[in-house]
Amino acid sequence: MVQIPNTPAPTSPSAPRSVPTSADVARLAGVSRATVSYVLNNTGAVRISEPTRRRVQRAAEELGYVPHAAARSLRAGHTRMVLMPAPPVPAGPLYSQFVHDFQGALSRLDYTVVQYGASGLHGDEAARAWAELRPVAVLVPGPGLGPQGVAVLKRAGARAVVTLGTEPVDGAHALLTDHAGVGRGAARHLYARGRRRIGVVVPEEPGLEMFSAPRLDGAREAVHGTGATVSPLPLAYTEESAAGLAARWRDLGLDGVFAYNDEYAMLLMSALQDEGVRVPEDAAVIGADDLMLSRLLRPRLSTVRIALPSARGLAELVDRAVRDPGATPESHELFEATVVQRDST
Amino acid sequence: MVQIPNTPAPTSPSAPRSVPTSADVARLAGVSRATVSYVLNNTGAVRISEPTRRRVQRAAEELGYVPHAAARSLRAGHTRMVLMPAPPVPAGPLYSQFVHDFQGALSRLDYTVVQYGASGLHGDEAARAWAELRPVAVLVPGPGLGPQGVAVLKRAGARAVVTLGTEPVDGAHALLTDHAGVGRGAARHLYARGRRRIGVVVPEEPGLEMFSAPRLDGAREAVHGTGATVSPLPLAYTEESAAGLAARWRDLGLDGVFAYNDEYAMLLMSALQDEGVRVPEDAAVIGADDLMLSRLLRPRLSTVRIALPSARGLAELVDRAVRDPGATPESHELFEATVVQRDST
DNA sequence: TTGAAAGCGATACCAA
DNA sequence: TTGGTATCGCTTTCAA
Repeated sequence: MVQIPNTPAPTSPSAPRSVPTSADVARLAGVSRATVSYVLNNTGAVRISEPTRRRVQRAAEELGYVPHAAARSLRAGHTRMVLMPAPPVPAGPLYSQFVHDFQGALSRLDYTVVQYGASGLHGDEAARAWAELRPVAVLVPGPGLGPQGVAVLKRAGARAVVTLGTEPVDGAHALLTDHAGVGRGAARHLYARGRRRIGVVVPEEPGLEMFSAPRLDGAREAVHGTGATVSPLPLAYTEESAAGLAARWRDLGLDGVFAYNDEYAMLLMSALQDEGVRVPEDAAVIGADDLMLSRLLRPRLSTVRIALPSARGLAELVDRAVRDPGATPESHELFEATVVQRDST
Repeated sequence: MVQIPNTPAPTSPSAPRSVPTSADVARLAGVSRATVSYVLNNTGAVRISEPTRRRVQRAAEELGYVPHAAARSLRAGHTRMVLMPAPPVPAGPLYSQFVHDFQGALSRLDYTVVQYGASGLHGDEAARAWAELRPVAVLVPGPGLGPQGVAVLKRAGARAVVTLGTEPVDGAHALLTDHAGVGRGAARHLYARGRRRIGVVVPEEPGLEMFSAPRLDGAREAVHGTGATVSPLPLAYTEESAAGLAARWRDLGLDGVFAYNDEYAMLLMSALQDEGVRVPEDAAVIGADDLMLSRLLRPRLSTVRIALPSARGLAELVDRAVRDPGATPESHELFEATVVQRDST
């Protein structure tokens, strides 16, 4: 039977022609697909004559040939993709910065970072969805990945699984975000400043519990056994909610507050001032994250600075884990939380 | 010659066994790969007996089988991936929110959004890198994609290319971010409030020119021919830089300033107040983005609110473009910029 | 220096 | 109802 080449019928110029493959390039250049591959990948072990090389390159150029990543990685049996599932809440400034730097650092190590946005999947189902992409490494923010999920990813060829959260997960490397330490530092500081009835703002926005709960716990822990009290203060990120809280302030009888982070602190401090509550005399306020705004507020906002290690170091950690997948999972403290005292406490 | 099945040598339990394939599942279940595919994809046209079905599912479960996305999409000839190149600067709050919502909306339409972080690539080289993934749609923030790049993506099978920027690109749908309109609105407002010598903050941070330049141009345009002046004010996002600018303030002889956005406005306003410059009497200040902080500052900060259309609508736009790739590219205003007057102007 | 061909993993057509 | 097999695009070994 005569093979009829799979040439698509000529189409109108506007209609998308079928995507050119290396076979098309080979045909146009009058060489084999192998030669095309050699030329375009600059294969060292094989020498291609200069004229042939040029013919291939011209043909590829002319067709607008772009290799097919899926085909390539299927053949290669591995990828250089580092997968980061997108977090369930819009990224804050600290996280945005972290992802940006981390991406840059991994790019320099020749990895491709991909943030994968699949809402609506949970637990192991999510892990399976990530595993389908066969990433060489996975960096998972927050909880939601259990030992099961880690196993799924590893079976699917992930050579490094790194979690970003308050506690390690079996089988995975861990970057530990010590939110409890943030709360502890804040409460300790308030205590040291003579405050004994401490409020802790707990955002009502869904998805933030993963941060706010350990911060609250840390604060509780810090004053445990001292006689000082810690009361959770639910607060939505709206002026109304803050005004409501400020209106109840004197009844609450609190003399210090850890406001979850600098943004909630700004919100609360503003409402307190409108209510005539003096900061820090009547209420000491401390935030967290050490954003620029904490330095700009009046009174200047005390805060808990969260110092992240260099993105480069973290990228190298991932790289090491990829190169030596057998190694025992490491745990690293990602945060260094230090209190920065300004005028609000 | 007898084919020896490619069974890997038994390895120690800790060493990662090779990734199970559908062939492995078939072998364990004692059926063909075709049957495995039918069962796991719930193929409607083919009926599989209940016992077989269960055997296959048990086998898949036992092996921890996860299909290989690359192989699948290679075979299928298309993907449901919407690619968003990560922006060159860390995302701000507005953009983070936008991406988050957009991702959710597209997920509900059964697309997978992927933010692709490849720093260091430029122009058409970047477009080629994106094209390798054969996304069904690409949403490119900022400039840097020319008609060439659009063509590359389309030839690689992208059925929709959408740019997010100040002006449309040939061949692509455009979501127009009218930063000039933001600057225009701000300057017009200052003019209407009687200000005639207007400063416009231009951040010194690299990567922000794509926003700051059109905002400045818009401001210039707004007062063109009125006799009022517009002066660019370079400012880094540091207290020192702001203090320096504030120290020179009286010499500059300005009576109003559009501070690029709310965050720079806060920085500048704080420095001006430290310097004894009264806002708004001596200098009217207006920001942009209408962040929460603009309502919390004292004096309350006037700002230019940037209203984005619903993420759902945008997702549907992408979906439509995918379904009808032949359609003429549409241009949509992404912004609706409105001045919100508060106490700082 | 170049080409032929096997094979990566999954799917869908055609037969049985 | 199930199995054999061609195919997607690419890389690489082996032969020529």
